[in-house]
Amino acid sequence: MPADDASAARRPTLTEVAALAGVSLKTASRALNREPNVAPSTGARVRDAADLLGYRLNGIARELRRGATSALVGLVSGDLANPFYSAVASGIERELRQHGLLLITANNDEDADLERNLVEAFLERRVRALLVIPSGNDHEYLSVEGSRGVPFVFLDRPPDRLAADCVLIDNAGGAQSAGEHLLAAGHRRIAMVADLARMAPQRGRIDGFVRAMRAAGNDAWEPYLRTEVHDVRHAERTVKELLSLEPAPTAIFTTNNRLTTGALRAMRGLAEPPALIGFDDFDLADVLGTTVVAHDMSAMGREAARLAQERINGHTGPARTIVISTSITARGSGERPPR
Amino acid sequence: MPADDASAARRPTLTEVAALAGVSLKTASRALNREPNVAPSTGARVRDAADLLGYRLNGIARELRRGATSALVGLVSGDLANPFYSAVASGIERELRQHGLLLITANNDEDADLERNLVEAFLERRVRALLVIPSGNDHEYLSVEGSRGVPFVFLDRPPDRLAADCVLIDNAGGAQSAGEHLLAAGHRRIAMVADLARMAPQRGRIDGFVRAMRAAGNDAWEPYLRTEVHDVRHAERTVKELLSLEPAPTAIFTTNNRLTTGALRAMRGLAEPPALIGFDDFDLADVLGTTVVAHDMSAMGREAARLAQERINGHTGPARTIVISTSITARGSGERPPR
DNA sequence: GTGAAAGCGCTAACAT
DNA sequence: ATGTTAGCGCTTTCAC
Repeated sequence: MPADDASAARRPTLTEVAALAGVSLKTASRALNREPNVAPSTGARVRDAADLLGYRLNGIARELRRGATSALVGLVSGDLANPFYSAVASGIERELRQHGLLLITANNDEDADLERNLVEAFLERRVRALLVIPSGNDHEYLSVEGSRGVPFVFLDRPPDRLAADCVLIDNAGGAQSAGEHLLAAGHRRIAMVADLARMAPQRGRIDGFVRAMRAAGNDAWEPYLRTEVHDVRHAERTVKELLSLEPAPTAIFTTNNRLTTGALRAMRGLAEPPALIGFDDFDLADVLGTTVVAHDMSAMGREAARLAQERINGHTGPARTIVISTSITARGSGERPPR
Repeated sequence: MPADDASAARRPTLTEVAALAGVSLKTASRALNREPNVAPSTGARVRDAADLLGYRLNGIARELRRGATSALVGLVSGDLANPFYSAVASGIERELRQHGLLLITANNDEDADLERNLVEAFLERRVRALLVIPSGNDHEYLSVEGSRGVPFVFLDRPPDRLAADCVLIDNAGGAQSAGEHLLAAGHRRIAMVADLARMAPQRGRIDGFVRAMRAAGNDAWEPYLRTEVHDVRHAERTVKELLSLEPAPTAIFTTNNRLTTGALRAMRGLAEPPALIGFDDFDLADVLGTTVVAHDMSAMGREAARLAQERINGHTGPARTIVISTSITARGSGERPPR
């Protein structure tokens, strides 16, 4: 660190800049903000003084004066190490940055209480909008906020007991397509490995899949339904167990990226692997030849940011829901016939 | 949105809470902050009033009064959609949250000017510390800040013309191991596909690899060196081109996760693929059987956050450098013999 | 145990 | 074109 002791203590304020430039506080403010009605020579003198002192605007003071609302947008989500969340976050950040807004992120660790604390912390910081990929189930505590002008947008899961904008994936539709895709390839004994059924997206995916089976008059899937599978290891074990059944399922549908990873691990090295379709696309799925229910995660973030943006700009009106469509990306694993 | 028009406009302030509770401003402040010297009954009355009004502390005002420094730590990095950056960000956030700090993230789009703008924006917001995974090469503009008490930590790439804490990967060591690993399997014609050579981590990886080759007296790699390969598509093309040479290389070393992805795409479906080692571990590398130079990205974030934390707590002293070690994770692709 | 006054650094409103 | 005054919402003296 350079030893610049003299200035180490405190940052210079606008008052000091003004004093050095020999002008009033307000003139200094005008000059640095490039407002009109400042003589060019005065402006230059002020800016020189600012540079000399190493002055930097105090955004906190500005924001307080301008109405105590920041240029920050909060995102509370699951762990960014999960590519689903990070892809969404990336889409959000990119959109916000276009509008001069910054993104604060916090991980709820899939804990409803922590989620609530983080939301409170963001609100204290006077975020302009709050984006939530919820973990908790009750969001009524947010209802006062919505009415106080902090817009919320929910992603991936609709808010509970609260009307608010949200961006969802067509979970039921995507899962139904997956089911139909496997049926069309001739499968009947189709296993579904799902995460916690209490989570809305999982519910939708389960329902969609079941709908496809019912419509085809197929009930051979029923012994192979597994829910409450929440991590990769558990998914791997579950798929191994499914494949050791007699008769074994000839196809597997996994309802999110973690579970698909587990299934791929379980199936590694199998001479005659079952067919597989996973919900959520992922890196290298093309190399692995894994058929997936794909959807645009980055667009999801972008749309959510856009909704927030519009509310920030004063848009009123009823809560809106945007549904991100899905499509089957066939890469081989979902097209394997029953053996 | 619930139609709660009356309160939609403005948030209640502490003054209003105090008025409703029939106490002075200061007493209200004490009560809500749970400071000593407040009669229990008074405290309860104030808190009731706060609940009734839907009061929420204005963190901006508090921060201004307390010294204009926020509870925010900034991270400027590449796109969070890249698992390397998101893993690091996740490690940082987790560590900061333990200490009541929040993470603001912004993507520099690998553009030095944008990076500088984002850094400025963060500093205006009075972040407590600034973490940078640099894209630009000149960081001298930050030197005034360092001396003004905003700690910086650089990740992955050392700062240029500036002494600051940083957390680096043992790039040269990891790449050298990769080279030795391939040599030990009997390879001589080893291709290296590298990213922009001007970036320090790439330089280190290139140097480490070359050192391994020199030490073994092997120069058969030289025709197969490719640098300035910056994205997946380019990597895929480059590897295809390498494999069509006569004689073709029998092994490939890719110097980051993007390039490894490209190589895997290029090698997809090959009956006799060359050996492959990639720098950076990745999801599903186990399923694909890809040997990698692994390192703990989450630990990298954690260490960086820790360094920042210590500086925030007043630690002074010379700039420190932490080096994250690497290790070869053998999964098959790097152990294939030359054909 | 409680309150009055001052002020953090800036910008808005109103002079001049 | 420039300056003066007030005040954002809170915490910090210092007094009672």
